[in-house]
Amino acid sequence: MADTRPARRRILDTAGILFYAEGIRAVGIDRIIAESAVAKATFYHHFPSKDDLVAAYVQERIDQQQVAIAALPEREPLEMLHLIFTKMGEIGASPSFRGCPFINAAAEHPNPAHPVRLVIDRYRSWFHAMMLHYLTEARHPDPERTADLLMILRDGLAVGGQLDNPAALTAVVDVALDRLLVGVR
Amino acid sequence: MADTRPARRRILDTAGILFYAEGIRAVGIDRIIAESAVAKATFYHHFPSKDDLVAAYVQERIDQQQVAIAALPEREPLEMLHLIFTKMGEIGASPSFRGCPFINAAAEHPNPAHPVRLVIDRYRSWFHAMMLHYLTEARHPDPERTADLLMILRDGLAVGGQLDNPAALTAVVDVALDRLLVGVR
DNA sequence: CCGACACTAGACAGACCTGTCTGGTACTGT
DNA sequence: ACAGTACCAGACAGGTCTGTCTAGTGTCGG
Repeated sequence: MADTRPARRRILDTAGILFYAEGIRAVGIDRIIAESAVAKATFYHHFPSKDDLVAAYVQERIDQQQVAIAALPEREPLEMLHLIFTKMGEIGASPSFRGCPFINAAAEHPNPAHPVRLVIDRYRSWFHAMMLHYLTEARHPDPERTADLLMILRDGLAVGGQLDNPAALTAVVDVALDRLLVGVR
Repeated sequence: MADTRPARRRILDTAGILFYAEGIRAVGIDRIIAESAVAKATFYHHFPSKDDLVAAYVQERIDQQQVAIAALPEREPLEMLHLIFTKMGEIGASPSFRGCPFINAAAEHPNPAHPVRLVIDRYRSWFHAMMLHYLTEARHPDPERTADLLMILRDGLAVGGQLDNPAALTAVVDVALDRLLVGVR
């Protein structure tokens, strides 16, 4: 019955669930320690401060998303964009969805120079570059500005999935993408 | 030199600044009391709990936005949409912009049944209805879905203004709107 | 067999949190 | 003149927060 995952893994798993579901400031270290069945000294051995854990939590979500995207089947560039955004719509419509973890984390960390914000910045640069890559490969006539628009679509889908009727979102993902890619296809 | 604004007004003004700039959980009652130069009993007389203050804060932001939109000059429906979104782009690019207060507040209140979330829901319904209204007036061929898209644009602009280079946003607002309104104009 | 290392259990400090309560002042309308 | 109301000052309670510290256990490579 003993949990055999190493302590650091248990901490990150617990933090991943609690931070996402309840918010970062709302979840105290004591609770993470209790629910991951770890000694306090062990926790502070792996993460010298709560901020370090938060940064690791955000980074892990980034890794997961990058792995998921790398696992998509290889298709034509425009098809890839459709795959990515359709997937996003599905995730946004799933019942466990509580918004984009990066947008939510940023809302709790207003200082743009905070380590957590820097991690988020890197993620956003990566995502934007990916959009630009597919658009350029597809010989889109206006790849830079269109990449900006797809970034807006990404954020809008994430927020809408959290605050509006998520089912309605999946219905408009394709339309949104087609209209923003106007002229191509 | 005495501050002549009534206590409730001072509290709301202080809370408006601090909650928006630093986050809701990050700002304690004691600090709001100190900075608005109010006695603790007075505070709890006007706002029985912090949640009540938070709800009033969000509601006040809504009121301000609705007043600002009502103050726009009257134009053709499509022109109105351009006015609204251009204004949003400008606000998002201003240096004091720290993201959409509603999206940020929602990130700190994950429970959709929380009073603050209900206030936000009302705001979003109002905004969506306004989009639908202008689209219908403009005889857009697909007003419902397009209103959903404009909601996505709204959220995407707000998040982008907070997390990306805000100047870049103003440059794409018009393009975004034109592409999402495809077919009209 | 031993030293290094990851880990456990939990007390403790000091700050900060929300909310209550007491007691007193000043202005306002009647 | 008097009641009501709005306000001020600040102590207090009880909880939670992050982070430190002591002291001991189990395991594993060499």
